Amino acid sequence: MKVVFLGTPDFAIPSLEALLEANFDIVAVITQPDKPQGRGQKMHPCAVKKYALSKGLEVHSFKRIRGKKGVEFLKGLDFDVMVTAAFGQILTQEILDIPKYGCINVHASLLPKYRGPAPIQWAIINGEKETGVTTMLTERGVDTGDILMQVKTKIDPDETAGELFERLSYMGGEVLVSTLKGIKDGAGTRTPQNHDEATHFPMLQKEDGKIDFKKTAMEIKNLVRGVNPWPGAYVKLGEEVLKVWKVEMTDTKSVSRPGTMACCDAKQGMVVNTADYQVALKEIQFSGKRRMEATAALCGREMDSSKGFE
RNA sequence: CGCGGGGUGGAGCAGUCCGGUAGCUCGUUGGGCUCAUAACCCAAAGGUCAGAGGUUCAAAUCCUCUCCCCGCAA
Repeated sequence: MKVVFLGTPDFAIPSLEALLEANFDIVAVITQPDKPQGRGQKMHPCAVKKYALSKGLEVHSFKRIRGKKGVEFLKGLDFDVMVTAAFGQILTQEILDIPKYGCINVHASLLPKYRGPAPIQWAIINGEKETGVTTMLTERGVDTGDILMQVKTKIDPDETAGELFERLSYMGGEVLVSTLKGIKDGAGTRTPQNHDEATHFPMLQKEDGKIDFKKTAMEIKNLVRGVNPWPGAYVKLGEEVLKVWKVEMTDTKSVSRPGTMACCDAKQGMVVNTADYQVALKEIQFSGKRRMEATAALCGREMDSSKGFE
């Protein structure tokens, strides 16, 4: 089967890798264009582009694949099926009609739940116990197409978005290969989504990482897990931004206003009052510093524990 | 040339502006106190001050270059 692969970030790499290992014929890989990023603002190719080039694949980037250039390029290719995994651009019907078997999308949630660009993070933020990977037939709506295959997995109570991200990316590769094999053999099934049960969540913004201590300890813990590693949870201490990488719930009831510190020293670390139980900030990061245990961070720092977080 | 912070015993920091005995909190080890302790008291060990060159009687500190880490921004 001749495949055109569209994907951009890390998440898509295991899918591409799985296709290669299963001996699918990758006719072309399409990614988002290079962008200036990182310290120094140098131009960097996206993760998929780097990987694909290292495998000697043909890579093309289009600012708008649905533009004239992109469409003509696709029409000029000889291929059977198009695969997208976290590509980052929306396809038009004109494009979807090009491949014989249509376009297959790998999505990291149990559709119709968690449609949108950040399903993994939001599932954790919302405290879901399980999630999964879905392959679907792409149609014009975002994440609304018929479901081809779906695999579930449990979310560990301490798992971060980054960790789950990695697990699901590999699951995605496996499911994708199975799905394509099913299509090839004519054995695949397709099930329309129940749109009444659909939920949709937006892209994460920087501000989504701000901890609101007026929430419960559990909600705060889920947020910290869900935005790790990006955009990262943070609190404000006066003007200073303090990133928070790991928190633990305690079984001590909050005794004071949410956001105030119950203690803050090198022995006990940093414990903060919330709406219900106190949470311990275990791993934190001051601006310009690296992330470290809260107890270590407090060794060399005089902190006024009467000051609270916003 | 995007903006900025940083590298000092095992950990986290002060000291650098204004050169002159290596300092603080925590940890570690030994001892003491205690019914007992992760608590308290006493003591000890542990540092090529990121690296190279330069200035100087003398450099963690001043000058030059290199390496590494991180925040913002994306």
